[in-house]
Amino acid sequence: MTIDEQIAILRRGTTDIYGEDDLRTKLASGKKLRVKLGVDPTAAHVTLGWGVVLRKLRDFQKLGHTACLIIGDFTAMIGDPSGKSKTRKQLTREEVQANVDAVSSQIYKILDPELTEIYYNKDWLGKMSFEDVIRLCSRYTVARIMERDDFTKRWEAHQPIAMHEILYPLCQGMDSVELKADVELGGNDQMFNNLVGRTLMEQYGLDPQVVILSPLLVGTDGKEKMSQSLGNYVSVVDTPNDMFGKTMSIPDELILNWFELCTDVPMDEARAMVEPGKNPRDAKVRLAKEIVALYHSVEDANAAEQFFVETFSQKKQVTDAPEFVIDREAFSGGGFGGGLPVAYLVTLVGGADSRGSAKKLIQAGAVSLDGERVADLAASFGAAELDGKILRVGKKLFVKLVVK
RNA sequence: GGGCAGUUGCCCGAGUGGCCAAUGGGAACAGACUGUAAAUCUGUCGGCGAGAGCCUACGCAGGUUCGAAUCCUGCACUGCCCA
Repeated sequence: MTIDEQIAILRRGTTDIYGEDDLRTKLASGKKLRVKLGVDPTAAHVTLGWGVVLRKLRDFQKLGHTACLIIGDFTAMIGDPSGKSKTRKQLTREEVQANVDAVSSQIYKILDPELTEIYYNKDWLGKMSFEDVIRLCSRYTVARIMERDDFTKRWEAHQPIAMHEILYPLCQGMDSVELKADVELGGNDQMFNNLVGRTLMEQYGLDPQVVILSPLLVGTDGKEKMSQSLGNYVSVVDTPNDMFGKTMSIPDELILNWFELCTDVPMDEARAMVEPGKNPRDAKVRLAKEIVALYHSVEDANAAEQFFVETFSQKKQVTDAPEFVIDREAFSGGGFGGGLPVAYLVTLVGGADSRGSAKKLIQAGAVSLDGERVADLAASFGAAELDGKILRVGKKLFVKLVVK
């Protein structure tokens, strides 16, 4: 494969490459490159948004290079100030570990384990002495740190900026120095952090890393960057039906962008699907199938499509759903007098956080049992009335009740 | 170290002794319409309770009062100005 062809692959779904000439040289050298991606274990799911850079990393692996994944267990305790107008809360060691555990298996849905090395940046950052830190700080100036847009804005808005936040980019830069990274990947919001790495590497007499940035994937709400805290995400471990449904709910304007960032469908083909006159829904169906196929299988994708069409387009009664087991004893105990009130049922299956909010859903007509809307707040059901029935809450949540 | 200003529900932001679970906007959730798109319309939007109602809330801790988000005292945090 020629260098140009390789570059073309690596270019898809990126906004900027800093040091493209260096990249050519590195690729031409035939050396196995060390490609760094730093991740903050601040969440428990790998989302499609995160998948964008992971897939880029995978592209490098396909070309024979090594993925160096840095789990920011140290930096997570600081909290990346990127794109934040507020100081982030600092995670405890336990929270970080729980997230790392959850996320590590999901990563290999995308990456090739054989070509992946995992590092924890506490291994080196955690060992630095205060003197080391001071020395590190002396290599960068306040003015350069303050060039950063997030900080400038906060400064001008008289918002607090804590000292430790200023150190964040330096920490990430040290990761690059430590790893001797050839390339660092990141989302667009990581531009500043990653470029600091470039500068710092030069200061330490290393070949500066090439920085490749990807656009941030917009979430299912069509507004904000996909993130778990905003709830506008698709997780790579979502069920096929959820994954399909969530993808179908994105605004039309996002379709092409999602094709580019989340699938391998050639862009010419994708563009043809959204030409004027074509129904954007069809493009979206294809998109949803591609995504499900990527993280589950082609069969799952077809099944999800079928489920979707029958349930939402043809509004057929759902006959199968994940089972939810209710203990028979729940009917005798708990003081419900043999029947379970609807509101209780809704909270039980996770349709609402509290019985109060469950009641609101019931009043709004969002709850149904085997297709029959349950609007009576006082309604309650015995075991026989529930066993084998499909409980639906809102558009998305279906559960098959099983009494045991 | 000194002076000034501020801290209200997911966010912004009203409220300056009772009519305040707290106006308004945004977000969010649900319903109708649709292509689980957009736009639009409607409802909900602290917790518990079938309901009457009860409980917890306006930075934190005390106090005044029949009664406080609103007044007083102390503390914490943030910003601005001065040193």
